Amino acid sequence: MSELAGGPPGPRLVAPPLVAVVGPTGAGKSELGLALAAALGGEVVNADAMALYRGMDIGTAKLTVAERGGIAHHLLDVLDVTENASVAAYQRDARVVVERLRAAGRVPVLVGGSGLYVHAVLDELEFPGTDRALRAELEAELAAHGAPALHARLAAVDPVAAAVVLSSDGRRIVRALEVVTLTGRPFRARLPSHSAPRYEAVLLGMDRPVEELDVRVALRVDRMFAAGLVTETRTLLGRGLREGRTASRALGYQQVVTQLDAGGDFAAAAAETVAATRRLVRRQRSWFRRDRRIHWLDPATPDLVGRVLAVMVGRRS
RNA sequence: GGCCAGGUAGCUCAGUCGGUACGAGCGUCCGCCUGAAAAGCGGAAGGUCGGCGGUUCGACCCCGCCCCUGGCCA
Repeated sequence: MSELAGGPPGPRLVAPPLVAVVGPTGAGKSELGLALAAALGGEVVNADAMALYRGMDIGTAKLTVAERGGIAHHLLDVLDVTENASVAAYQRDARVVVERLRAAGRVPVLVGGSGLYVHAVLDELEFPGTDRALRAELEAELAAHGAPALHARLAAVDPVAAAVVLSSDGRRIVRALEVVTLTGRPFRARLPSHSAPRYEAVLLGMDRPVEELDVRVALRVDRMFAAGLVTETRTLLGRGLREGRTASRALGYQQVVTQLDAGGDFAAAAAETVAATRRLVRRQRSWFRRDRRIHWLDPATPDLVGRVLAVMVGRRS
């Protein structure tokens, strides 16, 4: 990595202010992120919603401390299973970490598959506040009268948002009403474009043909169960996994809990985890697909890290 | 070998007193996505209704034969 020193002759590597490694589950993000952090003198910042949880190790395929090879990882294990994750909270925390790293001259390497989380760090997204009581009220109303009824209310107070949010999407309607009532201003129902990254970040996408991803997912889930996912889930149940609105949805854990209640058919739990993960992979791919800033890479490329560094050189800030 | 049930979308199954398949869920593909995002929501593409023959103006639905699947009896 002599280029890192910035020697005069030859292409000069200007380390970008931030690197993000994104893509679907099982494509190989963690490995690339680790290698890049090592090569650039950086540290990894997690951008995966479920990896935020303490104790969710096997099911989230978290790198073990040993596997991290001395590279610092941030925003892993910061939530109890009973706490709810939220983009807004994640954004605050992640920005703090990113700023701190940059101030210390280290390159933050954001690694994760939660598209909205990545977006929230990289771009100018602002999340208006929330209110527990109001939220509960709206949710009760949603349950009682259905999404279309709430949508009609939204149409009255915020026609623009109502035109964008489908009348069947209860979740978004509730949030829109919450924002309007709380702020008195319209709800931004449209995500801002990906055109102006806040940090001039370099976005790298790891992807493979879906058939290949499907095979990897199946293998990975098998390994998770073999590695003790059921035991891990039991431990988390002891810590209140059921009460966690977000954590209880984590793939693998969710299916194990269901089977623990239904009679313990863990082969079925595994099969369902595979199916759910495949769905996730497809959603993740379609989410990242439209971000034109992403440099897509084939994980099978020989000397992947070298190629990536070349991309950065070519970038020439 | 006999009897019974069944063979309709990739899968599991609805459905038609004979008149263009009303299909559904899941899957697949595509899209949306601002405090649950490993969440939530939407759209589209898929079927010569097991095969052959017959009855009929017309059959996926009736008749015959055949093939296949499951169960029961020998």
